[in-house]
Amino acid sequence: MQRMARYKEVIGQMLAAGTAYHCYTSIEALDALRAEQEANKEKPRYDGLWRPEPGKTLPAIPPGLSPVVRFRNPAAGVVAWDDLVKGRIEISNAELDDFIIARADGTPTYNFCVVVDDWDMRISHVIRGDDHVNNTPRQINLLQALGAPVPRYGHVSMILGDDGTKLSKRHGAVSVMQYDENGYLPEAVLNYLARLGWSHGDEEIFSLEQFVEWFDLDHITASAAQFNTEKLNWLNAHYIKLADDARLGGEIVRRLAEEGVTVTAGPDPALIAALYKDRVVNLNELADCAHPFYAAVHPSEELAAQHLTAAAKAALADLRGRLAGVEWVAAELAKVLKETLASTGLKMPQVAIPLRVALLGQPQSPAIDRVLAVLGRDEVLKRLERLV
RNA sequence: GACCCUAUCGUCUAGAGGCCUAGGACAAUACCCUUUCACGGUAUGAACCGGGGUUCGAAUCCCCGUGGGGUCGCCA
Repeated sequence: MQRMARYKEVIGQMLAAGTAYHCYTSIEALDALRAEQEANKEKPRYDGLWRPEPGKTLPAIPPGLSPVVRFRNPAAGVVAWDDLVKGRIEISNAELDDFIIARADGTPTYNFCVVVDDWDMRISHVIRGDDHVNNTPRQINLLQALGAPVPRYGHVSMILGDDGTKLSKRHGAVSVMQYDENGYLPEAVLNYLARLGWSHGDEEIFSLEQFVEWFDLDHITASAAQFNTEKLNWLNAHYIKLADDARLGGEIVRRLAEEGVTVTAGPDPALIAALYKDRVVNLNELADCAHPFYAAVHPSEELAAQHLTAAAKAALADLRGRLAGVEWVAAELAKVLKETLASTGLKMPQVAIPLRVALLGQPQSPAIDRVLAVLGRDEVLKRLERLV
């Protein structure tokens, strides 16, 4: 705490001015008091034993006990402010007790420090979470006792978890880094969070620049909002479609590396990004899609039994024969595929699906000619030979 | 328990007394597209928490109730 000297200075001034006083009630005595008040269903609060009043005789100072310093909160009246998001809020001083501004060891407490800091830094606007509204009247009273200007306050509501309950470590991300790990693009997270609890007419999708331009305190919702992963997913899918292939390729590399998969021997990751970007919801899914392009594929027994039938294998063998000399571009590969259909008398899905299983270990994929083009001649022939 | 905040489709929200037969988006459902699965397109269903006021007129203002959230530390 580099500002300790300043805090002590202010505390000294308040003691001298009579806006603060020493209190010798021990922690144990305070605990007992609280317990008693709770038992009586009263609001737990300091009883004002050491608060100086005109004509009041204070108890004898107990020996060997260091006092805390308490703020002498106004006894009557109300403290009110026009909250930038919630409107006028009034709280009766009778609800506020004399809170501690310096502990027995002399260190100042939070509510005191922030007030002195705000004052020294000439803070004009305090925008913070809802959970601070109850601190605001104390801080305003302190500021006024100090003769300091009172900033404008705006209290933004809390975000609830997907299930409507309070956000916790168990559900909902606590750290923004969690979103990266879960495959979310930063622009999607920003857009989603911006739109949660704030609006600009019917706009759903906007850039950082637009957000900066449009944002205002007037359109912040006063009530708590529930987090909705599905909508975040939708935005994420949207931004993935927009993202540059090379950037997405980089994400594939990074995420595959965490699984111990290297891409150096396989196709350019940007090509795979182009192939899959408009069908995935997050970057981890994208990496999963890319996986079979860089690692050996082993179709499950169930898939093999279902799709790699004798007829299918014959068709794949036919195709393999035609693949050897063809120009390796999607359009030409599609022609070759049609030749196989003609010669075997099968329909497209009857060949394409076994081909997907053989090549990627999955019965679904983007257009098969594009997959072939990206996978590459050598790898395609190698994988077909192993199975057929 | 006390005090404070809050309340429109399942969810995020538009709405600042008449423009509201309540708009948009996600999700849902149906159909279309399709070489599979997705993507995409089109369409449909879906809400003003309840009760009292105020007013010619209320989703919008006031009161009460109820629900939800927050705070009650020599924590921050």
